[in-house]
Amino acid sequence: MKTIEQFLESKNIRVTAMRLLIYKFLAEKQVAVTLSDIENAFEKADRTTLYRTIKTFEEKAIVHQIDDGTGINKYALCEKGCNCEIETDLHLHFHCNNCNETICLTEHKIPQIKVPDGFVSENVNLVVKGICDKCSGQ
Amino acid sequence: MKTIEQFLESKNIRVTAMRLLIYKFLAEKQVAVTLSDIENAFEKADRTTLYRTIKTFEEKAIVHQIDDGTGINKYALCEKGCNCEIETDLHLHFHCNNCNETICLTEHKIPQIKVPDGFVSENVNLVVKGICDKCSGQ
DNA sequence: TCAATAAATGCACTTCCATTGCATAGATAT
DNA sequence: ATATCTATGCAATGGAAGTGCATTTATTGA
Repeated sequence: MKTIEQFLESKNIRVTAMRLLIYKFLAEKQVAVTLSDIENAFEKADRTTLYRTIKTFEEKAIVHQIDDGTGINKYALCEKGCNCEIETDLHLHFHCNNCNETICLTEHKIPQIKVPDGFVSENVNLVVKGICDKCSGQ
Repeated sequence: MKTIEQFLESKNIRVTAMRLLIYKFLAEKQVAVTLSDIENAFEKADRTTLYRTIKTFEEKAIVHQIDDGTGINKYALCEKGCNCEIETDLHLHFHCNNCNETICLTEHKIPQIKVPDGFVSENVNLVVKGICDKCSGQ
């Protein structure tokens, strides 16, 4: 069992207090978070630091960015089964129109999409919108 | 063969010079356009007018908004085979990473997506990214 | 036809999020 | 210990979406 420190180092990310905190915050969350979410969780820290930390995590492929159609970027840790460094990793995301939360459905792979002749598919973004399990049970 | 005027009236959209121009602009384009694209095409007109015209077209279901992951809303005329008033109309969009253009693949319907128990799917947004036919032929 | 009414347009402004430049603090290596 | 590189914080910018209000333009009805 790797420590977080070891994990970050293995990804060539320098370990700092801030980065550990942000990593733990993302790990606790079961949903994709916005930069503002992180900002609210760490009011002492500067927005820029949080922004750049996320970008670093993204570059090193331990976080992926999600565009769920709300117009605001969200981020989530890449879990096992999520290979974001591979461009063709294609799990889908679910956005709840009720609670506004977005979750990764890592185990749900996107089916093969056919495109017309001459078009080359490199990547697919698929967001399903509706009501999540928590909200539909209400 | 309906005139544009007749078409707009049939959709309960009042005909104005501006609206005709914007409609024609959209009709000429084979790709989804941003508000800025329209703005550049009609430098005399105010941004707000263009914005509200597009919103009107959207409400009346002759234009649909596309979120292609660039972070900028794009718009395209609803063609035959596009039934945007029906929430479950699910054609997909293709975004070219080279020329940055986004096109509707109206004839390509989105396959049925399975979501976990407890989740209710209301809508699906699917964007394929890659290289378009024009760019791949270069 | 003219007045009353409603809709469309234009201008100014606000808000929100993403992003960058630069100075400083902190860590690493020689 | 000092030079060097990275991370952090502050300030500012830019782009896009959206809103309030005044004015112009079109529509309706007397």
